Amino acid sequence: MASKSTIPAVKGTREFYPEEMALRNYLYAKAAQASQTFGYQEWDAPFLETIDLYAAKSGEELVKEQSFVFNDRGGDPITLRPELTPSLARMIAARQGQLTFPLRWWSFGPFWRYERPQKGRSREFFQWNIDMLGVNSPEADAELIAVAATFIQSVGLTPDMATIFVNNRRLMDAQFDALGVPSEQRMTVSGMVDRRPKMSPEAWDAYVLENGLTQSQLDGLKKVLANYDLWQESDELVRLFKALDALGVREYVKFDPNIMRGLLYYTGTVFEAFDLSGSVRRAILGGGRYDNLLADVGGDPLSGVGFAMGDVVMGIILQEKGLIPPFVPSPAPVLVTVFDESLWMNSFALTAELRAAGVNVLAYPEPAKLPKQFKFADRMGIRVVTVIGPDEAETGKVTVKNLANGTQETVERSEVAKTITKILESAAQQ
RNA sequence: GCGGAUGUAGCUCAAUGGCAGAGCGCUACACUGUGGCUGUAGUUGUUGUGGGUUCGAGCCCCAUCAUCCGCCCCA
Repeated sequence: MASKSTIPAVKGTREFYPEEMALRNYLYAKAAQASQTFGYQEWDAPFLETIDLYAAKSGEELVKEQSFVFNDRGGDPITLRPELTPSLARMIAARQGQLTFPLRWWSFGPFWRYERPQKGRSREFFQWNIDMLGVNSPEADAELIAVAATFIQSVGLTPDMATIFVNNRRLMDAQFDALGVPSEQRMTVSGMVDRRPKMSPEAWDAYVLENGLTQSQLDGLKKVLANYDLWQESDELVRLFKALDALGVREYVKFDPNIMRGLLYYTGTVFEAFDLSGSVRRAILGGGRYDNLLADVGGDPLSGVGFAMGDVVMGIILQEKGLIPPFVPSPAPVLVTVFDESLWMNSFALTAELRAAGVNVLAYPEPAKLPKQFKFADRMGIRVVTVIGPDEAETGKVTVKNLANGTQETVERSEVAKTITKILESAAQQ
């Protein structure tokens, strides 16, 4: 067996055969489109960073347990980037005085996390990151949510398939305060909320009580988490939803007091999008407002809002819903056949003429039986096949066949490009 | 790091401890200048790897590797 002698790919890495590459490029194109219609600039950071960049800011777990770390030839520890935000912070800080704020940046690239691969999660993944920096307002938060909604809509997901759930850290902190939860316990309680959907109600109650909350705090917490009108008590969220209305994406967004996002650095609005109907319960994107982005890299205080979306979960969801555009193997819609050895160069010359006329075209690379060449064309998703046999060569003509409907005609060589273009245009309209 | 499952043809999967199979695919022909559709014929194996038990192992046992599903974690 071939696999016996094959060196396997590194665990958790991704191999993009043309079909998967098409999906990745599709997601990239849709992310670019959503970003750019809102005026965001594309940027990127190194894939390799020193471990120090992450040590200060990120959770311990992320660096110590979930990053690829190795020594370079000089013995210095290097990390394959597990996230983008620290790199963003450094790059902003380095040119804080020169950049034009408010700054809107987006990026799409590979990240690595040393985790156990399972459904919706691999060790190597692509992530779309987008941030607005230098503005601190619910309206700015709304814009980022609108970008996310625009993307979700552009890939064909309707509001009943995918929804963005919103909450606010300050609102929840106020609720926790009212329940008498000390500020140093907030993270613990947030963790409890995050875990709640994975446990039975009874088990969760017991778990909460075991971890330091009183019965009355538990009761109060459950009341808060069940109150979907709570946003009306938050001036920020009232303004946020008003802005979402104006931006035309309100139907994709819902307030949900159960959205916490366990991250240390979110300080205001937080949001997370979920697929409501599929098999993946993982968040498809998530983000929020953060302050002090530059605190650890020595810049002046800077507030921002942003989110990240991974390609793996998104790909699964689109696949399950049949929303992935059909894969066409050949980027060239035209095949020029090679009838026999004597007419080989005649066909090659035709490909050059067609390319000069702006048509993507591939030649069969050697003489072969026509059935074989047509079969190849069919499998590659090719729409038009040309034949130059002895008859055509004699009269200076070319036979052009439309594979979609099986019709063909023989035209003057000077007319070939025009004939093909017409076929391709009529197919594109359907 | 912890728990569970699965590895058999290119793919999807069968096979009481007793001759390793089917469908799809692939190749050829029908159709020597035309793909898809149809028919006929043909083709496909170190049963993940290494050991053990047995007269005999795809099947039972041990180890190992890989994949999948959970837990943990999710920046």
